[in-house]
Amino acid sequence: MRAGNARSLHSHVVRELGTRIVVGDLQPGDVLPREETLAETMEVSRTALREALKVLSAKGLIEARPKIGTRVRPMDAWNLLDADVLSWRCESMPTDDFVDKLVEMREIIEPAAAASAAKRRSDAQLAAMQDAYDRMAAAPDPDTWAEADLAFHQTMLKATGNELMISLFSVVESALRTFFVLSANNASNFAYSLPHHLVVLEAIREQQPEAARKAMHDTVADSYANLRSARTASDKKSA
Amino acid sequence: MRAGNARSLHSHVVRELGTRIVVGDLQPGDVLPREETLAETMEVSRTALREALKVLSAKGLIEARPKIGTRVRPMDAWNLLDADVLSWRCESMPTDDFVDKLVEMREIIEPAAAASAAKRRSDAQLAAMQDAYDRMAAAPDPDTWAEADLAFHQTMLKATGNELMISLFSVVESALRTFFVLSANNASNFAYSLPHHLVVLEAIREQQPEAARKAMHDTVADSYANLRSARTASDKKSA
DNA sequence: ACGGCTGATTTGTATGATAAATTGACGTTG
DNA sequence: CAACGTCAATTTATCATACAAATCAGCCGT
Repeated sequence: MRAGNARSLHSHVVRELGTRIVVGDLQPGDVLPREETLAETMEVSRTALREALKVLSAKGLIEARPKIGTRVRPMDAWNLLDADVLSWRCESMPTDDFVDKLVEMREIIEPAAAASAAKRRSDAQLAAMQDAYDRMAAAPDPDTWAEADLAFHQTMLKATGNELMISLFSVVESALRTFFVLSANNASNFAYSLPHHLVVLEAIREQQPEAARKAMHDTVADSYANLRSARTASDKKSA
Repeated sequence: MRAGNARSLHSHVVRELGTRIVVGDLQPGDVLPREETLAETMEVSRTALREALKVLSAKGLIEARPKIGTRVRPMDAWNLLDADVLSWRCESMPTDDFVDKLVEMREIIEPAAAASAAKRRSDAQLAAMQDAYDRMAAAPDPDTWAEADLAFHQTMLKATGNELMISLFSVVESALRTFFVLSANNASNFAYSLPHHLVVLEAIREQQPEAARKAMHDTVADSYANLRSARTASDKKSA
C-alpha cells in the first residue's frame, strides 16, 4: 500500500479495481457487483466507493448506468495514455512485449521532437539543453547522470513548443522508468551515450531538423540496444 | 448542454469546471472555493460536486488537500491526452496554433504507424485495409468517404499491434475532427487523396516500412495542405 | 526566541433516504 | 395471436447530515 502511496481510502479502491481490470481479472463486458455489496466487500462506504468508480469512469475503464449496473468497457475505450492506467499495466505485465511497445513509442516521439526542437528552439532553450548536457558530462555517478539525462530530454521536448508532445513523452518516460531502474545500477557504462547526445545538441544548435532527427534516432536505438543486452544478461544471471 | 451530452448532474459540473480551468479562467495555483459554497454555486449537492472534483483530479487538473483546499495543478500535470481535456481545449482555443499542434502529432504518428504496420501486418489486417480502401474508392458522397477513410487509418493502426499508438491516434483524430468537419462539406474534391492511400496500401502489402512511412507522410502533408487552403479560403469568405 | 500544543478550518468518510432511469414482465387490445 | 402500452422492480444518481482526519496558524510555555 505504501508503494502506490494510496493514502486516501478511495484511491486504494481505485488502485485495487483499476489493477484488477487492467490485469484482466475483470474483463470487458463484465458487470461488477452492485455498489452496496461492492462497498461491503471493499470495506468502505458507498460514498467512497462511488468516488472511486467515478475516477475509473474518467479513465474510461468502466461505465455505469442505472438498472444495468457498472460494467467494464472495451479496451479501446480505455485511456491507455493515462499515467495511472499505464503504471497499473506496468506492474501487471512486466513482459518484454509491453516494454517493446513503450520503446516503440519512445522511438517515435524523440526523433520527431528533436527535429521539431531544431526548427523552433529559442536561444534560452538551447542554453538550457547545453546546461543539461554539461551536467551529464560532469556527472560523477549514475543517479545524477540519470537526472541530467532526463532534464536534457525534457528541455528538448519543451523546445518543441508542443505541450501534447511533452505530455506524451512524460507519460511514456515515467512508465519506462519503472523498468529501467532495474538495469540502472549496473550502469558501469552510464555515460556511453554522451557522444550521441552531443550530436543531437549540435544539430539543434545549428537548427538542422533532419540531422537532429537522425542523431536522436541513433541515440534511442543505442539506448535500447544497451537495455536489451542488460536484459538478456540479467536473464542469464537469473537462469 | 446537448453538445457535450452531459446528461448527469456531476458531468455537467465536470464540464463546467474543467472548461474554466483549461480556458484559463481558473489558473494553476488558484484555490477554488470550499466545497460547500461551490456546491451552492453550482446548485448541486456536495456529494455530486465531490464526484465531479474526483474526476477532474483523475485528469490531473486539480488536487485537494484537507484544510488547504482544492487548487488547480500546474499545466504540466494535466492529462493533455485525455479525450475530455483535449475536447475542452478544442472548444476554447479554436486558434490555428492549436490545430497546428494537433496536426504535428498526426504527422508524427501516422508515418511511424504505417512503417510499423508494414513490418507486422497480418494477411487478415491487410485484407481489412484493402476493404476500407475499396469503400473509399467507391464512396458516392463525402460522408461515406470520411467513414471509410477513418476505417482505413484505424485498421492500419491496429496492424501495428501497439495499442498505445491506437489510443494516441484516436484521441488526436477525434480532436482534429472537431475542426475538420467545418471544411468537410466543401469537399468537392473529397477523393483527392485516394492515390496517396493506394501507395500506402501497396507499401504495406509489400511489407516495405520505409516506403510506407514516406507514402503516409505525403498523404498527411497533402491532407494538411488541403485543409490549410480550405481554411484560408473560408477566412477570405468570412472577411 | 524557539518549540510544542491546541484549536479552527477544510477535505475525507459514513449513513440513510429519496429521485431518476431502464429493463422486463404483465396485461390490454386490435 | 401479435403488438403495444403500462407498471413494477432494481440499480445507479442525488441529496442532506453528521462525524473523523488532516493540517495550518497562532498561542503559550520555557
